[in-house]
Amino acid sequence: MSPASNHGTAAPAPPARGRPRSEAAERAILDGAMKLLEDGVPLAELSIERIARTAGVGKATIYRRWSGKEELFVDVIRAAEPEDPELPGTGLRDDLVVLLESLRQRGVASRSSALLHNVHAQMKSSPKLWAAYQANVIAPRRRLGLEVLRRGQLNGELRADVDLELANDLFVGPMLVRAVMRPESDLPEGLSEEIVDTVLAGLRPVSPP
Amino acid sequence: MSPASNHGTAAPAPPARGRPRSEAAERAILDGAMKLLEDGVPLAELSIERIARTAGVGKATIYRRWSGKEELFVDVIRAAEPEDPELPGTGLRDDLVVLLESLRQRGVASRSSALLHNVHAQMKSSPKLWAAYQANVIAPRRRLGLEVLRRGQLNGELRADVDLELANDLFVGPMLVRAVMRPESDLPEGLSEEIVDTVLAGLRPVSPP
Amino acid sequence: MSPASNHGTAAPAPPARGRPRSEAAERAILDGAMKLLEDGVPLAELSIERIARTAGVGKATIYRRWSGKEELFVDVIRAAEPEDPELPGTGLRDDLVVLLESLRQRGVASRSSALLHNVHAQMKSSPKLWAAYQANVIAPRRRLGLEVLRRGQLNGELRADVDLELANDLFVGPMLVRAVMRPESDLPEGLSEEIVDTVLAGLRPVSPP
Amino acid sequence: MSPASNHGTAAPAPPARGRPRSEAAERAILDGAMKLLEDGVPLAELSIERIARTAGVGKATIYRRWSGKEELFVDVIRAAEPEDPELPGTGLRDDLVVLLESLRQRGVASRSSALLHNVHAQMKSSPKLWAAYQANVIAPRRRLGLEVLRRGQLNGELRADVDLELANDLFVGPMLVRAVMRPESDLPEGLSEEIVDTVLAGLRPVSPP
DNA sequence: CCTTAATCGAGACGGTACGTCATGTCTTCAG
DNA sequence: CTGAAGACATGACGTACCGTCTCGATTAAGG
Repeated sequence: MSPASNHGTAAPAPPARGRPRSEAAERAILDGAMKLLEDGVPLAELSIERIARTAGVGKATIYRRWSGKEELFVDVIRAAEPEDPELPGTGLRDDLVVLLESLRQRGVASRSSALLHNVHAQMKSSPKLWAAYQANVIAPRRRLGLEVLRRGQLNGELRADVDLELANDLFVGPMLVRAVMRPESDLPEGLSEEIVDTVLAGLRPVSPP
Repeated sequence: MSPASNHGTAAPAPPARGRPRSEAAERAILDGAMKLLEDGVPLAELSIERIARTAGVGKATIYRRWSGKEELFVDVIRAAEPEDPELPGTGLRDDLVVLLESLRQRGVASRSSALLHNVHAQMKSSPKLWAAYQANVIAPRRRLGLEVLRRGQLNGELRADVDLELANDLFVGPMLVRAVMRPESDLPEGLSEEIVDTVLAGLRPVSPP
Repeated sequence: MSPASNHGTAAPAPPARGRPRSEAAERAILDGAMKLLEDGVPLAELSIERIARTAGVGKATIYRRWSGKEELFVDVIRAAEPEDPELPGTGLRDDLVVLLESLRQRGVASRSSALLHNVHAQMKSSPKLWAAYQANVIAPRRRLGLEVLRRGQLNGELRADVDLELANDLFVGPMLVRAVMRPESDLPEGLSEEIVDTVLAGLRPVSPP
Repeated sequence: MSPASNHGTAAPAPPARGRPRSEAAERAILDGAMKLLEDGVPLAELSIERIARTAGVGKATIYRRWSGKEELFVDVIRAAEPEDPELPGTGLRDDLVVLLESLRQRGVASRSSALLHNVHAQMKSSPKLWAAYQANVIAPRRRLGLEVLRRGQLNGELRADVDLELANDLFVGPMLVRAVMRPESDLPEGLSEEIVDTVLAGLRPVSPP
């Protein structure tokens, strides 16, 4: 993230001289950007100039907080992201289902919410924006998944010889492909359970003839 | 498609007066755009102006053929797609490995990888582009995969109770997720075999008899 | 003058490719700037942005011709400057009177014309603008004066031992001081003749007692 | 003068509560502005922001004392003016030479020269500034010159039929033109004498008897 | 001694203009 | 009629100042 922004990093708070930054302005900026996206403005047309006008704010007030369009969008996205799911902890299968269900919900939401729709659409056009999204949103979820799998392996609920990174992709990949890369596919209820159970069981027939 | 472009539509060839359009210019434009993408230029910075400069061509020469960045991009994709892989037909596992290996190769090659990334990037914001990619690239591969799985199910190499669409995502998803959504992950040799074998076998520990 | 501008310099005319610059746009810019000055807008508030709006022209169209505010103003000023006076050539005194009369007229005009008033006012705030004005307006007049004095010296109408540069300042200085540096002083008809005759005759009493 | 400033107006001193204004800050501001002018910064680039930075002072501290750049500048001028020259009183020629020498010195000194230039620059656009300079600097010198000339006329050192105002301009004009309007010209030693002697003697050739 | 109040440096605030760049359209000359 | 070249109006970019404001910290004089 840019040095102009300390959103998310717990800075040790320097002596704080001069007039403090207005929280109202900050909210106005994020809300304004959000509103424009919800009104269907494509991300490509979301200029800093326009956000400033909408928020009733000077451009410098934006640049003081974010070093560019991309850095701002990271925070807009973060504000729109759902919380990390809470794991039940009642076993590998249950935890995996909850994780995948969270992904599925986001996929469902991004079809109804113009905001998520728009944001996810253009995100990969910018390496910087994509990298920030990776670090701030994707990576934590990924760590959560790996942690669940590690516990499952220790408990004997998962084969000991399998690579955890690969295993994570095996569960998450099918859902992401449907949710993010194939927007025309539906995401029916029960899909999470189906994926988890099928991957755990494997696709080979049970009784070899 | 725009009326300015007759790529793909078999126009009945109007009388054709005056100087004919230069095929050299057309190739220069497509190659120039491709080169920029390969060089890592983010799609957002790929201006018509820049493509024209790179190709040594007037801007009007581009607008005469395509009505905008999107339409041009559809043709760039068409020109850069690799052939469908040939299946060995020696069994479910081998066919799946060949299919995934084809995906992996594409992710490894910088040319296809850049395309893949950028197509995914623009996908949702450009229905036209997405539809073209869908029809020309995704759909044939998908049909191929489903066909392989259907044969495997008939042969008893695949569980009979599994949904083929789901099964396809189970194999393809992990590879695509690595190739497209996590570009920092490597795609080592042997990954295709590993995915296929693990998905077929499942992740549950072998029950100790 | 800026390389972006060839106003006044007789360029050898390169092959001239691409669309030629619009004379209409050029006139609109100069007229727009002139109009704003005449309407009493101070030079300091005469932004390029505002001129472009007034002239109905893009900013780039201005920057294509002039490299900045100052270069543009040089041409605006030139357009408002009176022509070089025509010398009668009937003798030193007559020529000098005509030269000074031209200065006087300009001084009178700059009190009635808001344009000249404004332009001359702020000109010296900018070294570049002032230098350009020196080179394009002042210097030619100065050369004219020196030429007149040189001829007078050859004809025996002027003392042979006097430095021509100094002599020029002796005639021009008093008028410029009144016209430009002391705006509250009046510039009555007959002043030119009075200055020329007095400087020629000297201030010492005729018959020393 | 602005109500924000009480420089020069003998205010009846209100009860004066709170922290008194810092004289150190005031000096720092005036010195900073002076320093920037001496360093050749064009008046147009002399922003309040920059003066505050140079002086190590908050912007508000400046605006508390002066209502704008103009008002500040009036005080800068007052602080930088040299003393009136002392006249020898040994005759018209000597007094005139001393007066002109004082002007020449001012043009040579970078400090006064920078001021002179910039005052002239802003003169017409700022009636307030001009009036202040007029009253504080020009008028006394002018009165001095006229007084010298009046005495010379009474003594018979100057033609009786010449207008004193005109005579004053005849001596002062050439020097001011060189110092203010043609800064590239040098002001060599001996120039004052040369001007005085030449104007007194006139430029007409001595009539060959 | 302890308020009270105006000052200080610092810097954020909503604005306006800067000079550059890309947009898609147009207008020229050359083939 | 097409080629390239490039001018056109438009509008966003990120920076610099504008003049105002709001902070915590000084610095007197008056209670």
